[in-house]
Amino acid sequence: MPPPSDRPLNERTNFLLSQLGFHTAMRFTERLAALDIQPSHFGLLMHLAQGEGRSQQQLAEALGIHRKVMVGLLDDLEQRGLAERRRHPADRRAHAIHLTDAARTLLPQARAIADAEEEDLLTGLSGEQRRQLLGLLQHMAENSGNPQGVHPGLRRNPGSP
Amino acid sequence: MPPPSDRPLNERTNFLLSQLGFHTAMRFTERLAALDIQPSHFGLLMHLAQGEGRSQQQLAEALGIHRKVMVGLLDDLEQRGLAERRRHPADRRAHAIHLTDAARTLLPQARAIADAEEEDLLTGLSGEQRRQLLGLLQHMAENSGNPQGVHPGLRRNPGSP
DNA sequence: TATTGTTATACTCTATAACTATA
DNA sequence: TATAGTTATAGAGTATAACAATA
Repeated sequence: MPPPSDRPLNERTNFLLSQLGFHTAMRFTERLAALDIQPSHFGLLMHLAQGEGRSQQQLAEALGIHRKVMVGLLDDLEQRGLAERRRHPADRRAHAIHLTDAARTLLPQARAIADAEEEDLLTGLSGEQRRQLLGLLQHMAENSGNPQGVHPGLRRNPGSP
Repeated sequence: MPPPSDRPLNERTNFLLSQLGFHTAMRFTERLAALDIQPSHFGLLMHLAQGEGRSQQQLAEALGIHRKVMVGLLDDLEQRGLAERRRHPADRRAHAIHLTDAARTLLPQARAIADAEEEDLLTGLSGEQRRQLLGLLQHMAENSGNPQGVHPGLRRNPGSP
């Protein structure tokens, strides 16, 4: 077994990923505040834009969170007039979640903020370097065991029954 | 101004960085638990290994945290027999922080855990790809405004007087 | 009996303020 | 008056447990 390396933190890929990941998430959060939403709301809106009418349970599973957390997220979105809980056509226990027109207006603005954040992060890198980086990160993400688009920071309850 | 892109999350560099950064930090935390320390303790031990005898205030500034947080970190390390608060030779208000022999034994084990975590993250990437990735991340880290080796997750108090 | 959504409670982490002993 | 270290307190966020309505 080789001896452990004594590289400084800024020469460790794992540290740099954690540092940069936290940095960009924090800055994205600050920028999204202008729209009065948070990254978790953005992720949920993005998901709803791909298909409305799903139950809270289905949405919670897609985002990798506990259904109790989904209650709070939807409370927030409903309060801001961005989502609606409608009657589920097939299951009277469940709600069918839909976007509002306000959400369809807001979503492009939120996407533009995400684009701007990414652009700031990639400043100084060539198009070729950006493609390389994206490919390497995608490779690692697939290898990590996290489902596509599921952020472990919104984590599922460990002992979910 | 171009329209905002509607790429999915796993095609956004900023999302992938946040996802992978959180993932590796979480897994590193779990692995370090075998040594009964956390990543913030690891960072502090790494820093102390580069030079002992500094004051808590100096250490707090180097790690980018508030001095009040340093109190808790050093309480933890002292309780585990990994650090000592000695009398500061020049300032009777301050402490001079030193590592113990136990810490010098533990630090290589912690480094080995960091190495193992990095190796798992980079599985499947060639040596050339690893060098490319490291260089790209270092470029972005320098561009981000975060001082070298300072993790924004251990963040300084916003309104520090 | 199991599932959907919800609420109440406790627990942990962080932030604000103030205190002491020195300088 | 300012600084090093510390403590007390309150607030935000998260986990545990239990609940009513429906399948």
